[in-house]
Amino acid sequence: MMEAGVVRVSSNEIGAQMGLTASQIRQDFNCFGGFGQQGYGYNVPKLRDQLAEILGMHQTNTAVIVGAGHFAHALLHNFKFGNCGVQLLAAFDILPTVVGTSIAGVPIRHIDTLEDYIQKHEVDIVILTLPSNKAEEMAKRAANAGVRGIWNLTNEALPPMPNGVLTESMHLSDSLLTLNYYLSDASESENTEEN
Amino acid sequence: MMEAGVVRVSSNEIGAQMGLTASQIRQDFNCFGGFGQQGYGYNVPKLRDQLAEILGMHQTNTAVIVGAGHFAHALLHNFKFGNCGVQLLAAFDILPTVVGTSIAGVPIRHIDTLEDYIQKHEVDIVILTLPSNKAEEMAKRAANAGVRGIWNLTNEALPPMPNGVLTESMHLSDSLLTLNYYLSDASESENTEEN
DNA sequence: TAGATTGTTAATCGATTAACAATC
DNA sequence: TAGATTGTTAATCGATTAACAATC
Repeated sequence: MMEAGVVRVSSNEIGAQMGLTASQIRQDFNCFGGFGQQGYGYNVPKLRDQLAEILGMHQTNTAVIVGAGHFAHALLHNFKFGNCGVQLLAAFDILPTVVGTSIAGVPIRHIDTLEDYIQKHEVDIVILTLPSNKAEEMAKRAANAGVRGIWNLTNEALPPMPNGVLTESMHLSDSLLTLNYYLSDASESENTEEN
Repeated sequence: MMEAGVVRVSSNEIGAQMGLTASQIRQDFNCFGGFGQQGYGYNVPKLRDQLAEILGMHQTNTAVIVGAGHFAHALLHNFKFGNCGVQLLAAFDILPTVVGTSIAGVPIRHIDTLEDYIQKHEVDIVILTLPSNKAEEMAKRAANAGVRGIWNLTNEALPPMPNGVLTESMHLSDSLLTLNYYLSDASESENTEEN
């Protein structure tokens, strides 16, 4: 909306755009504070700024990526880490042919140096883009080395991590299976809403 | 569990592994039918098979991918479409340098031929891995050409599609921001009761 | 049979929606 | 002031948890 130059919006309009009720918009915002003004609605730039603050888009967490394969390439070339409050420092891999090279300006280091690097640079987040069967092992190594969070992009579920390290997983297969389910006969008796 | 050779499991054990109550496991399964046996629990291979059936892992939906960039490379090289009940037929792009080549055996065609291809091959699903600002346009073109579902992997939200075409979106930025939020101060006061 | 564990109903809890007074 | 729309409380709804009879 900001890009479109919209300055003012009501909970009703936001709800309509998102497929939610106006009540829900107001209730949810008010979990974090009163961002609006009676009789007016919400000021778009101000609202965006406050939400950005809550989501931590302004802070900077440092991150490294483990597994410098195709997925890592895709992220390093296209994903706007800066917009998510994340600064990407380095990538790690085991292949001698890629170690020492760089992707989109990010250097690739050998996986054996992971722990040292995490400690020396106080890395906050480890991003997992490696083969699923190595995900748990690497997550634990990173957690023990002192990261605060793990962004798991493999299709493997991770067990709880030591030291209260947080895990956020994103399973492509879950998402595709969800679509598949709604396209299948199995869901036919359900309603016809889409998200 | 199947890979580990486990044959029998109780709702209690499943719940413990997933961080849910046994009640929830049983309630949820029973939305789709009674898969267990009193006094025994659930037979792992049988349960897996029944869940696979419900999720449509056995059927085959055809799919094409729009945007043959790094993300498409990552998917075509590593993602097990077959395990999700999806058969990937082709990729589409606008760059003359990639049109006519192929990735992991999947041919890349020119985006102008998208509608024709969808109709001729009765494509079920379109996968969007293109720049965000083109996502909506391409989604609509695909929907109008007759696909049944759209798997949106861009960071752009899609409006409701024509013809009741379903949309399943996967936003990497949402996921990373979620992690960021839990790592930030903003979530620190979360569990504290106040006024 | 005795023990275990489901399927299912009832109780509890939390989240969404509706309503409206406050107020810009 | 009059109209609009929030913040917030109360009502409703749905989802989770607890309990237990059925039964393997």
